Amino acid sequence: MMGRSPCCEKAHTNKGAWTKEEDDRLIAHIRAHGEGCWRSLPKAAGLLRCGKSCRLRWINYLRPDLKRGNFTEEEDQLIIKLHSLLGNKWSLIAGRLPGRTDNEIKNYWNTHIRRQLLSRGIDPASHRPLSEPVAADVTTISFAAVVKEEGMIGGGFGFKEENHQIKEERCPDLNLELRISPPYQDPSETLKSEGRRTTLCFSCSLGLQNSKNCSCSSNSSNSSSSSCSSGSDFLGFKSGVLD
DNA sequence: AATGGGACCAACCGCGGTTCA
DNA sequence: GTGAACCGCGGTTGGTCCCAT
Repeated sequence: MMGRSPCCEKAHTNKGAWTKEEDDRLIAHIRAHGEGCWRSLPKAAGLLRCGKSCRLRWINYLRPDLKRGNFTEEEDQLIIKLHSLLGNKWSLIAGRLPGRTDNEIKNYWNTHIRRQLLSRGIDPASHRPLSEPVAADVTTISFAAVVKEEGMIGGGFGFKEENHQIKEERCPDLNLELRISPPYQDPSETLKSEGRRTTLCFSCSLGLQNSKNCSCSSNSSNSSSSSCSSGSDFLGFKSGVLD
């Protein structure tokens, strides 16, 4: 037989708010059998829900490691910082905030932070002052196409290169000025090994090592591995520089 | 007390990438 | 190799609560 069996019988599934009994059943089942296999879970747990709905309920609401309650000031700042780097990549942002879900952060962003930034005169999409005129010499560079191919950083993420001009901080209390650059490398180290220069391709400098757009691999295997491994730490996702 | 509007948030929808038969 | 289903994600919706009038 080709393919798989259907996900669930949509005609016999509940929708809408979860009841206490459904929650209890789901919790009990996952405690006994663990997460995963969402497709077969509803039937096994005696729930008239589709697996997708069960997964969502567990991840966003029932998981025991969830941190409930208000966001702290530190969390606020971290979300703003991560959003300025990642755009609407809520799952990636949630990955840096233990106990918070992507859905929770997304809702919090849309209801609180967005308004907060707007009230401060900051565009929540670009993280730049709303009053800032678009300079004639500004070159807008969009990574949407490249990044979409990688399935990592999607629409809404881009930056403006302003011909290397350094702008004055307009919101000294909130440093949102962002710069993307390859990780620092000691020039002496860089020029070592047969005098070869180690440079990162565009993909690796974005932290997208091993991507099909990676041109490092066209270099020697040594330089490829070294440059890409340093590239993987870009944005501090391994080093924890954002912490 | 009634009601209208805004805020909040849980849940749904649809899509793209991945996995499996 | 192919197509169907799974999985996870971001965007959106709709119900509920709260507050001002």
